Amino acid sequence: MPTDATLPSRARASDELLRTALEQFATVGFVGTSLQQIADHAGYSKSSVLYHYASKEALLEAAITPAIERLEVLVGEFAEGRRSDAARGVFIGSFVDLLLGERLAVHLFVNQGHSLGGIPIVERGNAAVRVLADAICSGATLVEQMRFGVALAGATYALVAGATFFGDEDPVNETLNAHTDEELREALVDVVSELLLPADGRQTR
Amino acid sequence: MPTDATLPSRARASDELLRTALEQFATVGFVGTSLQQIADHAGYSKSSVLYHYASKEALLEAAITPAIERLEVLVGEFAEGRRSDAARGVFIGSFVDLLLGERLAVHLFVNQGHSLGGIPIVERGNAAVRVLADAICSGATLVEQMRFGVALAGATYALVAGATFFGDEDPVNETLNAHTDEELREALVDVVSELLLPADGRQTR
DNA sequence: ACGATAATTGACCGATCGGTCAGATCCTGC
DNA sequence: GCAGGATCTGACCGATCGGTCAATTATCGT
Repeated sequence: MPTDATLPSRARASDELLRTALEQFATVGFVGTSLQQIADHAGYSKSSVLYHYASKEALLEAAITPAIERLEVLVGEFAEGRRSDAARGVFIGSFVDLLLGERLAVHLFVNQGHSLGGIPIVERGNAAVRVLADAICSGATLVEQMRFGVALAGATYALVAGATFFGDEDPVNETLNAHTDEELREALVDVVSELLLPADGRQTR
Repeated sequence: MPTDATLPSRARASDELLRTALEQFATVGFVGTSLQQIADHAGYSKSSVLYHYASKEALLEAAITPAIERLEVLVGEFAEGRRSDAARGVFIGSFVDLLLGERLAVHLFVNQGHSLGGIPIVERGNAAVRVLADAICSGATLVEQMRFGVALAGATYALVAGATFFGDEDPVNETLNAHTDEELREALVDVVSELLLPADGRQTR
């Protein structure tokens, strides 16, 4: 076994492959990505990919597990903690952080999570979403549910779609990409809070 | 040629196939759906599918063209019309109507539009989205852009995800599916207007 | 009743899919 | 320098993909 952790800078093969795979999965889809494509983009052979990861599914699992686990703890905290305004505020911030920190994985999971049933890690993610939706919906009016759904789904998809429609050299998203993550985070938190927190002079429920 | 329009109730084969295809495309993805699956679900042979539609791509085109064209006229009106509050209100209503009226096609286009480059009708849809984004972004602050993005993407994905995560027999979405389209429309319009229209006492920009 | 056309189908094609396997090559501790 | 595991690769496999084609059956105007 190669002595890990000795050369922190040298890129490990399995990491390159994982990065490439996540990139491809997010852009052209899991079923739309072949092991050959991943291998080509990363500069290896298809056999090498299957040496580092037992299967295409294992590659997907490794790619999105960190993001799913972050989502799980976030949802767990929100579900058990009481729905005080302060707690909501903390949740919103953490949620946006998750979106920004795991963009590709979130993109992949959000857009394809439903069609990837049977894959354990995806099921875990879907279960977490259901728990979140349940916590939101219980004892809320339809408009309240919509407010939550639009806010969270909107924040999620606004980022995802931003990265989706406006490719690297697109002229439109110069404005969007010109902003740092900090600016994006602040704007997102602002808008979501606007919907979900009892803003000055307006009742949230 | 069979005398069309004579028997308005009798389901035509090509229509059944189109319905089945759209359903499959939306649930398991375009690349994830095989012609064989479509044929099986519709009760025909793969050859019959290719008799009615020249190719898998032609099937996709026929499935989402109506929705894309509705989007195009909607975006066109919004882009040229001035951004008065009344015009915004009309746009929001029409937008939500489009979402509700073309759920499956919207689902398909939203979730897979980016990975289906090269297909003309999809490109047209993407172009329309870009025009809309451009109209929204021009001369707006980051927070304003976010408000628009979150509102439209949120409304879109809240519906799509609702249909996505909460399958037919899911216990969670009983609350959601228990509502009629009219109720859903009203709630959606309310929430989106809340974000995009200068509500009483709050300035939109 | 009959010919024409629409509709449907199974057999078949080349390409590509995910995955297996037996070597080649590299690296490292001794 | 050499043994042995880690790494990498090409050849190959069965399955399935989208699509073609010739042949069969259903439908209908006359």
